[in-house]
Amino acid sequence: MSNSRFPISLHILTLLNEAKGGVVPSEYLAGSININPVLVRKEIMNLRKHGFVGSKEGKGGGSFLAKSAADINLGEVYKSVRGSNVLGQSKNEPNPKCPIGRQINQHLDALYSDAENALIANLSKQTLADFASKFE
Amino acid sequence: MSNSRFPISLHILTLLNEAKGGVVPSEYLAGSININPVLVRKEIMNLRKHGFVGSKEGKGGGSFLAKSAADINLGEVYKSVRGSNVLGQSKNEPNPKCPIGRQINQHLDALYSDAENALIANLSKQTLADFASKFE
DNA sequence: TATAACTGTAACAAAATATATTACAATATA
DNA sequence: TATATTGTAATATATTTTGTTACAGTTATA
Repeated sequence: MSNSRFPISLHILTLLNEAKGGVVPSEYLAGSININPVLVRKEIMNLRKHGFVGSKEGKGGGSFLAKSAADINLGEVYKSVRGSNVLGQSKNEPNPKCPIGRQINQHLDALYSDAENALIANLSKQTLADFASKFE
Repeated sequence: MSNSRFPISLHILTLLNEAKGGVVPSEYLAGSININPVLVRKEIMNLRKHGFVGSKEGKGGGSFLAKSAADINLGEVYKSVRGSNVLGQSKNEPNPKCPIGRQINQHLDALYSDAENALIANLSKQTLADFASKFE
């Protein structure tokens, strides 16, 4: 996964939650996160695809939370942005002539998915509302 | 963290375990993993620093497991190679003038360390001996 | 209906990171 | 002494991430 998609998405969601359903332009979001607005819009596309946010084109447009913050759990957000596994890719090709190399990727994959499930379970204990409530 | 340090380290440890205390040169390890021997040696330096392996210079040299496979748990291995957090860095600088931006990194850090602990706890349920026993 | 403020999206550029390569001194073995 | 190996630095290459520019399409509103 791109190394900062999760924090960016969570930052966006927190800002949208703060806006209480109001429509927020990507320029503003980008200003708070301090990244390029195009990246924000790309991230929003993904959040929209997963039903977390909606957006409105044209003047006065922007994006907004599409469901209640209490109904968005952080595990789901994580899953929506996760590309590869947390522990590293298995895309390298170990030597098939080596008895260990030949089998390791399958064992690594099993290990990864189990560990990642534990991570997701932990994140899922918290909703966006919980997270946002920590801000003063 | 470099995206593949964990799988590389685990691959090395598995091979050394297979060698049953014998000394294995980095060239051989690199051949099984299918990466450059210099990378293997760097990874071994780290494993050695953490007491998992030992190495021997000179002709007939190489590396070997420094403790019993049953005494190496995968959570420790993960911790030894982990650079940044699993969920992404907090190294970007959100806008300090934004009330959300100003506080988000501290909340993200708390979230990360909690989630990462869950991941480590999961990995720690398994030792190198357990992992290696899955190979036929 | 013209203008302005947006999104959506592509194409490209730049920066950062990861990986590979080369080289060689130091060390140990036979 | 010749050989195999580690340790390590320096550098190159590849890959990934992030940023930038550009612009067509959409909507609000003066």
